[in-house]
Amino acid sequence: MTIYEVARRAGVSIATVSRALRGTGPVAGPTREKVLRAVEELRFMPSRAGVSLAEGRHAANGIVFPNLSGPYFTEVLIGYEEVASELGRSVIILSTKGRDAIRDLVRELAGRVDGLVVFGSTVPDDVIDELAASGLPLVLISHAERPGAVTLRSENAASAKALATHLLGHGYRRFAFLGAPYATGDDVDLRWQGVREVLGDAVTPVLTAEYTVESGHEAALRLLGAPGGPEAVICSDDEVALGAILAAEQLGLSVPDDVAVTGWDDIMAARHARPALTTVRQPMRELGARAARALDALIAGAGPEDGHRVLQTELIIRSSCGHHPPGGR
Amino acid sequence: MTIYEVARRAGVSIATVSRALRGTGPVAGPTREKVLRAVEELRFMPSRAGVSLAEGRHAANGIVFPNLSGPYFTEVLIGYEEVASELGRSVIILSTKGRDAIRDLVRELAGRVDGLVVFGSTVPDDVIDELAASGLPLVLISHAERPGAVTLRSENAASAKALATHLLGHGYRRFAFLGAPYATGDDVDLRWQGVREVLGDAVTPVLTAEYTVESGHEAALRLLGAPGGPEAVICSDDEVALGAILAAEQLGLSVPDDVAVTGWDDIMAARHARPALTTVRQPMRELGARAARALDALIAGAGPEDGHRVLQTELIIRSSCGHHPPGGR
DNA sequence: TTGTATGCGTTATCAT
DNA sequence: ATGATAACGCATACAA
Repeated sequence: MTIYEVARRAGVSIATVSRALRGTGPVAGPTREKVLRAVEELRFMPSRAGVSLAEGRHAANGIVFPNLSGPYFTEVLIGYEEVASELGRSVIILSTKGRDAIRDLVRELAGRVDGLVVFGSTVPDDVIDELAASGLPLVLISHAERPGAVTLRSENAASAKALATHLLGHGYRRFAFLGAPYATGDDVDLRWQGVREVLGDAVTPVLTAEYTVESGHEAALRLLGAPGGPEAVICSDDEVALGAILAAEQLGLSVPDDVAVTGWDDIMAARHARPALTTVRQPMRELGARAARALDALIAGAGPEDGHRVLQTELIIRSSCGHHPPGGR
Repeated sequence: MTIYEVARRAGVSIATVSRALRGTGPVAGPTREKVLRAVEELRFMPSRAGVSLAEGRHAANGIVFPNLSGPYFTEVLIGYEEVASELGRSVIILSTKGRDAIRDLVRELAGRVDGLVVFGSTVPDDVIDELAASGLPLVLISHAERPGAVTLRSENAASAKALATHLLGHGYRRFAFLGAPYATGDDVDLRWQGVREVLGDAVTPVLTAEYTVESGHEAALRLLGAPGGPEAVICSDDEVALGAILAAEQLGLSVPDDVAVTGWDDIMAARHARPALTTVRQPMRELGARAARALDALIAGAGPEDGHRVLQTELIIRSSCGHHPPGGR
C-alpha cells in the first residue's frame, strides 16, 4: 500500500497525494476529496521509513536510563513521554541495566531519534562525547554541566543542608549517610556533600549495593545491629530509607524514638510508610517534562545549545525523623 | 556522512562497504580492513531510515499501556524491554492515559514497528481489528482470546477461587470485592467471577475510581466506615489493598483482627506493608518477556498466527488475611 | 571478489 | 492547480 496506489486510484499524481495529505501546497477542493476517499478506501498510511528518509528526521526521541525498577526513573519517564507525545514525537527507551554492549546500544538508539535524553552515570562519558560531537541534540539529567549539551537536575546540596540542619534541631549528634556507591557529581554525591558540610565528622558514609529497598535493608541491618550506631540515618533515597525502617523494626528499634530515618524523592510509598517518611520532594515528572521540552527546543534549533537548569525541591517533614510539637512548623 | 563517502574514502563501491559492514557476501581481507578503517575515521553509522526502507523492516517493537503509574505495567515493561533488546529490537512506548486521539497515536506507532504489544482495554476494539487486518503482528496482554493475534495473560479465576477458599477457611462470612470498574473479560473481571463463584451472595462488589492506593483508600473509608461492613476485603490488586489497609488504620480497625485485606500481583510494597499483604503473585516481568518472544516469533513468521497462553500464579499467604498457626501451612 | 544499477516510499523542486 | 522527477541512504540482484 504505497502512495502510488493511492495516486492511481484517485487518478492523480503522487505529488498531489502528498500535498493533499500533508496540506503543503495548493490542492483543488474536488481533487482533495478524491484523494482522501482513495486514502480511506485503501487504508493508506505513509511509510514511516519513507517519510523519515525524505524529511531527514525521525519525529522520535530517545531516553536512556539505568533501569525502571523503582519509582524514580519511571516517574521521570512518565513526564517525558507525556510531553514528547504532545509534541508529536514517539519515545524509544533503552535500559542499560545488565547490558554489556551499552556503547553499541546507545549508538543504535542515536540513529533512530532526533534527540536523546540520558541520565547521568548510565553511559560512559566518552560515549556522551561521541554523541555530542556528532551534533545530536542532547539533554543530560542529573549530570554535571557540560558544553554541547543541556543539563537538568533537581537541587541537591541546599536541600541536604536543610535536612541536616533540621535533624540537628532534633538534637541528634551521631549520623550515618546510607546510600549506594555514588559517582562524583551525581545526585547522591551532591547530597552527601551537602550533608557533610553541615554535619562534618558527625556523619559517617555507609554504602549499599544499590538504591533499592533490599540493599537499604541489608546495609541498615549491619549498621544498626552494631553497637554505637547512629541516632539518625540519612538515606540517599526513599527506597533505601524504607529498607532501613524495615531493618530497624526487625532489630526491635523504634523509628524515630531509637533511630531517625530520612529519605529522598518523596515517592508514593514514603507517605504510606509507617512511620511516614521525612524526605526531600523532587519534582520527578517535571524533570521528565522539562527534559522533553528542552530537547524539543534543541531539535528545533531554538535557544542555546547548552545550559544548565536546576529544579527546586521541598523538604517534607513527616514523622520518621522525630517528634514535632503539634501546630509547630 | 553516508555510505558513499565511506566508499570513496576506502576506494571501493558502496556495495562492498555494505557487505563488509553487515557481513553479507564475500569481502577480501585487505578490502575489509580498508573499509573498516574508513568507517572508523568517518565515524560512519548507517542511516536507520535508509536501512529500514531498504530492508523493509524497523527492527523495533511497540508497546501500548494505559499508564506507568504503578508497579504493574512498569514491571511488564521491564521484562519486555529486556528481551526485545536482546533480540536486537528497539522498544517504542505509548501511554494512552489522558490522551484523546488514541486511534491516531496507535496508527502512528504501528507505522514505526514490526509488531505491537497491547494491553487489554487500552485501545478500542475496532482499532485492534484494524491493526490485525493490516497484518501487523500483534500480541495482546490480558485480553480475551482473539483470532489474528496472540493473547497472553496470567491465570485469574482459579487463583481467585483458591484465595476465596482460603478466606472461608479463616471463618469469614461477609466479603467485599474492592476494585475499579472492570470490563468484561479483563483480569479483574475474571478475578471477580472466580471469587463470586466460591462466595456467592456473601461477597459484594465495591467500585473504586482507579486501581490506585488513593482510590482504594477512599472507597475503603466509605466501605469500612459504614455499619455492617465486611469481615474480609478482597481487593482487585495490591495498590487498592494498600489503600484499604490505610483506611482501616485510619478508622481504628485492626488488620486482620477487625477486617482482613487481600491484594493481587505481589508488588514489592506488598511484602513490606504492615501487615504484610496476602496476595496472588503474578509473573509480571515474565509476562513482558513472553510477550516479546511471542511477538518475535510472529514477526519471524514462525509458529501460528494466533493462540492463547495463560501463565500460572501463586497464592502468597501473609498476615493481612488473618492469623495462621505457626508451622502450619 | 568487486562494481553497477535498481528499488524501497516519501518529500519537494521545478516545470507546465 | 497539477505532474514529472530528482533526491534521501541503504541493500541487494545481477554482471563482470
